Amino acid sequence: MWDHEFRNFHCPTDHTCSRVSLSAADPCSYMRFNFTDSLQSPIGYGRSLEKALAFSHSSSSQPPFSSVGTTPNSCISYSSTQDDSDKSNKESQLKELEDGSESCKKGNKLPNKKQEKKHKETRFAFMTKSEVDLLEDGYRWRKYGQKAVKNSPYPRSYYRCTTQKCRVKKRVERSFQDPSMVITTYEGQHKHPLPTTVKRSMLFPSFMLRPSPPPPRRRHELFTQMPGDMNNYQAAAGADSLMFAENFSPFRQVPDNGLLQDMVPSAFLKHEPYEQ
DNA sequence: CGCTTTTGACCCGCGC
DNA sequence: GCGCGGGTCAAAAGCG
Repeated sequence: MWDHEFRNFHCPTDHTCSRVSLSAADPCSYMRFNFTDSLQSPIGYGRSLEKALAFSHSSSSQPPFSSVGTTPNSCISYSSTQDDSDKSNKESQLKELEDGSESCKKGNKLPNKKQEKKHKETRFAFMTKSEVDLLEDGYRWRKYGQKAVKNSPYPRSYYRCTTQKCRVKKRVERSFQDPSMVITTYEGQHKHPLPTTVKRSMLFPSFMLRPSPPPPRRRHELFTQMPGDMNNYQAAAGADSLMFAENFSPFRQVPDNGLLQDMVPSAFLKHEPYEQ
């Protein structure tokens, strides 16, 4: 039901080493994070699994990096269920990831158009406790579709960034397990500045920064967490859950740098999507 | 009038 | 091949 796109790795014995998030959608791409810096600030992007793993191994720690995809230490994570079939799915997916970097090098034989279509953009998903579905993130979105979600009474809405030539998309749906939670999935990265008409006061988490916040017109509680099975999440979370809720916001706060960084997962502020 | 939203149709990938 | 589900298109309607 929930197709999370990243598998996260970290070294369990060395919390200072970097962590990589590998995209399942695009096996050639990954994001790299400082472990201590959470997922708020990717420190690099890449297009090769070997390179990603090389980065993640840069602290040369043992034992080898382990998947932390189902821990709450990430807003970006793997799927909600952890049954055996799912596990084997993940194993085969990991295999695909490994194969993927190879196939990316080789390139496939699809015609360009199909190739384009097949290539998925980097995705970033998170949950937010909110009364409204569409969170103000500073960008302008146009709705282009809505679909009923299987096994959920809540529809999924599809939005596209209205900026010309920007192909960033956004999916918004309400969790049927917890209807107060809104699941937002961004796909792609903005390569343009925020629309200048956007007022800081309109933007979603800005009230969080004020010393004495007036009640926002639209109330969003900044409570992001791993999408997926909440019980699983909480079980895995243990004492870390609070830290996750507080620190693992996908929104980055850079007070002296204006609007955008307040609002948008930093992954989307990267103007050059991948390092070569 | 221009932009956005709605919504049914269509396309595509995947599993059986 | 067929059915299903997810994602997108595009015409019509709505709105300021």
